[in-house]
Amino acid sequence: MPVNSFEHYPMSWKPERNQLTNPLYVSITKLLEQDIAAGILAPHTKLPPQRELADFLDVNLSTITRAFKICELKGLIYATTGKGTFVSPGANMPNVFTNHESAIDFIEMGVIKPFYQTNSIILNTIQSVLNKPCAERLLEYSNPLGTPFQKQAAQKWLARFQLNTSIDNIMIASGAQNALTITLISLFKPGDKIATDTFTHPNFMNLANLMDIQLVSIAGDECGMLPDALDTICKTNNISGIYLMPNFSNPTNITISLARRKELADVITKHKLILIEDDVYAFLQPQKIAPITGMIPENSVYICSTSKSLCAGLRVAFAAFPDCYRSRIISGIYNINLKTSSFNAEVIAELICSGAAEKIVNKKIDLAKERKDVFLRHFSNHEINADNLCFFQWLPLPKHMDGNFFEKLSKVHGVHVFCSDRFAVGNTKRQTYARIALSSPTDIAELEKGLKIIKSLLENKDISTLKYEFIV
Amino acid sequence: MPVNSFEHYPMSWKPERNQLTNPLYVSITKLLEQDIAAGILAPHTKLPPQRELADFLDVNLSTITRAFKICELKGLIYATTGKGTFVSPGANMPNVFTNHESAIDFIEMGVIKPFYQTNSIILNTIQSVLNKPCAERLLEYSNPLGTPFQKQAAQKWLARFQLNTSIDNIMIASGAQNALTITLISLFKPGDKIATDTFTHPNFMNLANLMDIQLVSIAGDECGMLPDALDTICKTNNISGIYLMPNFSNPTNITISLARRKELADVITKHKLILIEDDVYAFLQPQKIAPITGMIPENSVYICSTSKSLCAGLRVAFAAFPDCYRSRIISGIYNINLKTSSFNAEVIAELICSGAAEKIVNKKIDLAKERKDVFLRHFSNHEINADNLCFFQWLPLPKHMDGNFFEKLSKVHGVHVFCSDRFAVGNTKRQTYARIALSSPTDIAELEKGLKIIKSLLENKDISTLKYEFIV
DNA sequence: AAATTTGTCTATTTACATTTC
DNA sequence: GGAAATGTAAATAGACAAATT
Repeated sequence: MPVNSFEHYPMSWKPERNQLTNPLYVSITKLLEQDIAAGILAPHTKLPPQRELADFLDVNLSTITRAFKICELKGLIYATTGKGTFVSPGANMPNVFTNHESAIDFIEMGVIKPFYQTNSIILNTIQSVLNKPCAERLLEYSNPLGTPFQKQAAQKWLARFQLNTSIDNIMIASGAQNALTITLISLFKPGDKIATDTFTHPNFMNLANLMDIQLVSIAGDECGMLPDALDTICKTNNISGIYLMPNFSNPTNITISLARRKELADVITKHKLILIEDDVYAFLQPQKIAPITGMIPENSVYICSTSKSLCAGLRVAFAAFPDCYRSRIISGIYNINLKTSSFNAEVIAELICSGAAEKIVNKKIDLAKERKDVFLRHFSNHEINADNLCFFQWLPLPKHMDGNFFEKLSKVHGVHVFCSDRFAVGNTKRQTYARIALSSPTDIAELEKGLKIIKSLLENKDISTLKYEFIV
Repeated sequence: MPVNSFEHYPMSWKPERNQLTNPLYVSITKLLEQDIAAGILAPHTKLPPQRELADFLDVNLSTITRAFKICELKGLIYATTGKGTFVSPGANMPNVFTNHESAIDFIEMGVIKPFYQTNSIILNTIQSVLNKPCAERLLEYSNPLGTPFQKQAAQKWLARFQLNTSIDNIMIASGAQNALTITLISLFKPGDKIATDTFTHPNFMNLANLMDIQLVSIAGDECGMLPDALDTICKTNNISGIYLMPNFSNPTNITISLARRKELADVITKHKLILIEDDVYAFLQPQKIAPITGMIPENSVYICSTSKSLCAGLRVAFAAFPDCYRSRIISGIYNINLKTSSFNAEVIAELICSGAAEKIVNKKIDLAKERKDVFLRHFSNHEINADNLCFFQWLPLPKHMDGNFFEKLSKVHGVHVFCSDRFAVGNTKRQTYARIALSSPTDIAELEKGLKIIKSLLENKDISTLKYEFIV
């Protein structure tokens, strides 16, 4: 029996004791999931301390711990010793691609489209692959890890980004998301913890949640993640890995400085973390800062998708891995994909070796430059580097504005954007942002129209006082 | 302290107490893994009872339970209440594709190659897709779940195998292995149990092991899995799913009879299992028995790869799923693949709609018939159905012959085959077999040569007395 | 058929580390 | 800077069920 009456304690979550069935921990997990899914428990809500809840429900402390842990691995809640347990932002947020609508009624600036103007070049390359004498052999099971020609092309492409590696340490995956899946499933196990930026790539977040891998948020500044913060967390938290996007990190648009990369590399080595370096936007980086993987190749998997740089539809990504992970990675590839289509890999390889790839990248850089200039015309007070060609921008929202609210408001006004809640790795409330995909509108006119709408919304002082009810 | 001295007990595994470090369960897990990997603990070895080991190591019973459970989920050991814990067969067996050698020194009858003679037809179809006005759009991110045309083609293809479903219930995956990954990751969680035949598809086994999903072996006869055996296990074992290959099951070559399918469907419904029906060889089945999914669509995912029937290299599989799993499956596709290449899906769709697919299938059926006849000439006492066009056969080995030994022996004599240990889901010792891939030799002459070698090995009475040492 | 062996599962105890005040 | 609050994690205890003898 509970020792005290809790009637006078304002507990944020009061599941009914009589709703519990055996096993208790499963029952508690389900009640919590339901109440979060139903929106009864809003994002950032602080749950009662485990001991208090245990006392209230008259169960053992570790029964609550167990139930909370399951929800935490699913990404529904996040907890810090000493602080408490909180409902994750974005826990209740539907996946965007899942309920995909065609962008007829609104301007797409949420999803990032990587410019499709260059796709006619790809068709020519497919034709030349088809004309190759070896074309028929590309349709077989052989060379599950890629042909020598394909791996050499991959090597050449990676070297372009200062990542030099042997062809025996390269995998060809069916896109970056697939490479991430292979990496996570091969090198990590459920319950493992991976450090990330406080705002990180939502696809990686969702994948980690799906695989019961816990993300731990590490503070950062304008040069990227803070090495000291990482070191501190690692000392106490049994972190197995770290996920970083070194160039134009999605969604914050931060490029990690060379000095910072070196410092982070030291901490990673010190704590024997596995680095997952996702460098999808390397091709947009004019300075070509060396990747972290180059400094610590033995601790790192470097993933370089060609979806943004060359062709989204062919689903080809390259990844470099060290000898020590080879057998596990190869086994992972085999178990998840069996293999990546040789035909698709050959087309990408041909693009790289024929020089068509350079043309595509240059064209995309020009398009990105043009759109950056348009953006700066409308948001002249927004500080961005002159050579920042990123496909998206990260706009701070007015204080106290709920990100989710702004997202819905924009949609009503005809622009699709993503708010920072979608990218937030469990952490207490802070400044909210919106990610604006400059590359996605079909043309400059549409881009300008979208930017004007966003600007007017941000400048309207009355907006932050509006309530959801008005627009939903 | 241990209560008794164990010096006189013959324990099969005696880890040294002083090698244990904290945490104990992790330490015990590692010792067990090492000793299995090193071959110190041979397949089928009975480990000491958990209580005995706990007493011996002076740790708590459930510390052993926890350590054993981790190894069991990895597929290293298997346990039955009342019986004991045993080392899995094939636990120490390297993945075949992983250490791939070119088949120069031997005849390939291990790996199943699905006839490449039809691939020139595919090249023509790729050409016609390339000439389509919509070709450029196939290189975009759009239609992550497939275009309407592709889904209609998939629907048509599935209908060919008597699986009728709405286009909203079809997914396009990057091959069967990828479809299985999506299904497992979306609908199951680590620790879940899935029922399988006693011998099952090794790719599925490996994937389940990788994902910490436990396979539970169910007895069967020549018509397939026994419904009563399934029912009994389900009553007590908290089974979440069942994996079946209804036609020409890999590796046993069993086709589940219609009557048996109905009975199994009843048990599946009764215990609310999720059926994963892998029908990759449906196209070889002349009788076209209705799939189980058709009887219980709400409980089932039906996977139909085109790798064996149409083209291995393009990596396209179709799968049908019910409404109740739609959101989870779509989210899984998005998290694992983002999408399957639209270009590849379009080629397969074009094959199906143009009628080229029928030509390919017919050609493959002719090739399979020819090889079956060759096989029957050499193994006339082996009973197979006249219309069994399966790409492989399942040969019983002489009593007491170690399958692993036979595999190595055959390799030395120039033929690559797979022994039943590779396919065995944890279970006590029994009759051993070899799987002989008839479709893989490059031509009939090579097939005959391979079959002759196998036959002579099986008829040599002295062989079973040989020891590993002679050939390794 | 009853007793024993053996694995399974969940709740409990205990020690500990960090954050907050 | 020390005490209290709070989450983490491993080892332990006990009830239970299947297989064996």
